[in-house]
Amino acid sequence: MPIDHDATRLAIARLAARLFLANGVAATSGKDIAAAAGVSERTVWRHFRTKESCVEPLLSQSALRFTQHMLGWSRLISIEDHLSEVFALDRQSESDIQDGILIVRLVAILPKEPDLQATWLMASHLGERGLVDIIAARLDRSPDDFDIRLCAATVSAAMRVVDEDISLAAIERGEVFTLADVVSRMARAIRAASTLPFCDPLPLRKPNQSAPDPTQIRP
Amino acid sequence: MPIDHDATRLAIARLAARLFLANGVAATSGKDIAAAAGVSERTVWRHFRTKESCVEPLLSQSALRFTQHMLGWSRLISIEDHLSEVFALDRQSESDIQDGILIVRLVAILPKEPDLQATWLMASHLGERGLVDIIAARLDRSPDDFDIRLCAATVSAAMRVVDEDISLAAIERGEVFTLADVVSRMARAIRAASTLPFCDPLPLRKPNQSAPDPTQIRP
DNA sequence: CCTGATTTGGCAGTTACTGCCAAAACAATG
DNA sequence: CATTGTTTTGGCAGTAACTGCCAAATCAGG
Repeated sequence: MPIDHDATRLAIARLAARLFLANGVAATSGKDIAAAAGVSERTVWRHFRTKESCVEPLLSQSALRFTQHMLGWSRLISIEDHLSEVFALDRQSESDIQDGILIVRLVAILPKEPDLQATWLMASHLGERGLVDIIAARLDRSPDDFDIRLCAATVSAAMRVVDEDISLAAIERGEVFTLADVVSRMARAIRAASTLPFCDPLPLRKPNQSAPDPTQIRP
Repeated sequence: MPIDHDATRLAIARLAARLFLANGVAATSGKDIAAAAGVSERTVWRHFRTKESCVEPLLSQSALRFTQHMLGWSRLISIEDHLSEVFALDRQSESDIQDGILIVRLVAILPKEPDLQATWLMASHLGERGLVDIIAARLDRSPDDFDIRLCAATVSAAMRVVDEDISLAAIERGEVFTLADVVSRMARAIRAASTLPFCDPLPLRKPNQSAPDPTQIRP
């Protein structure tokens, strides 16, 4: 049976990421990762199918934390305000910040490490699945609804591109981004990518109360 | 040196797909694929990094054919008209149709074969890279432009979701789609997902001739 | 401390994949 | 056709990735 004790997985992922960054993916063996994490090789393979996927919990973490935060997204607040509030520096733990740096550095080497690309896309895809539920809840529609899944996919893709763009600019060209920069680019991309109007404040409605539905996809 | 004699790769991909569909991914070995394709196991590993990626040329084929066709997309024609014309049944070769069926069946088993998911996402990502150039060319902008890459990513994600949706409906629930259905859903999704107005006829412009630019992302 | 359930390690075994070299296939040239 | 050079392939040995199995360890609750 697949085990996913999240804490262990994340701990291994952090170590694996450091090894990948230091020595490259090819030069890092499963044995190395196991040794660095202080567990047996056997347990590494119990938690991960391939050595590249060892960093997956780390890569999906930003997306998952994002969806976590979005669950508490009040319907009265726009996405810009919510993002600013949630990503405020004083709300980030030290480990969150360290993880963020690791993620950015990993994303920046994707072009040179095509083996990690698949893991990165899988992580993004995981975030997409989480987004489906959030958007569905915010618009009072079913997560099975095609339009909802479409919107989640486009928004998720947009966030991926922003991540890639910012990471490359920061690592390769040494550009510096303030938190406000990042939030603003995120919000802008999400707005541009969203095929349904879920970014702006929505009226609070009781379940049975019907109102003109603004959530039809534009024809 | 990596070899990518496309014809061989595609031939292997077709055989691998049939084996995956018939026996499942886990029960199909590299040796099986090699035997079915009539080549040595060694050459299989020369063309593909993993056994799952053996089907990648097949999966990316629809996207790549799409981009091929889009290169000839006249600026005077809307996307609906172009898609209808390009996907007309009488323009598809027999092998195109067979490949299409294989692809649909593969996509339909993605939920049961998570190992193929990464390959599917990589194929979609390849299509995204192709779309960047097409959209850039159509809007007279650089492929490096962030807005262009964003648009390509959202459109590509939309096409992926449509593919997944149609494939599952067709295989699991036996729904039947006419070509017009598929084209209409594609065009609709692309329009909804596009963050830049590249779907409608654009004025033909000489390179140096400037005109009010409709391609700024909405703020 | 005992007991049952879950997690881990060790190790043998299988499968996926690589390096290396020689054979085969093909292309251009005399 | 013989030639040379180039590219693609196969065979095989070797390594690294990964699985199955069982026993040891860890842990939770009584």
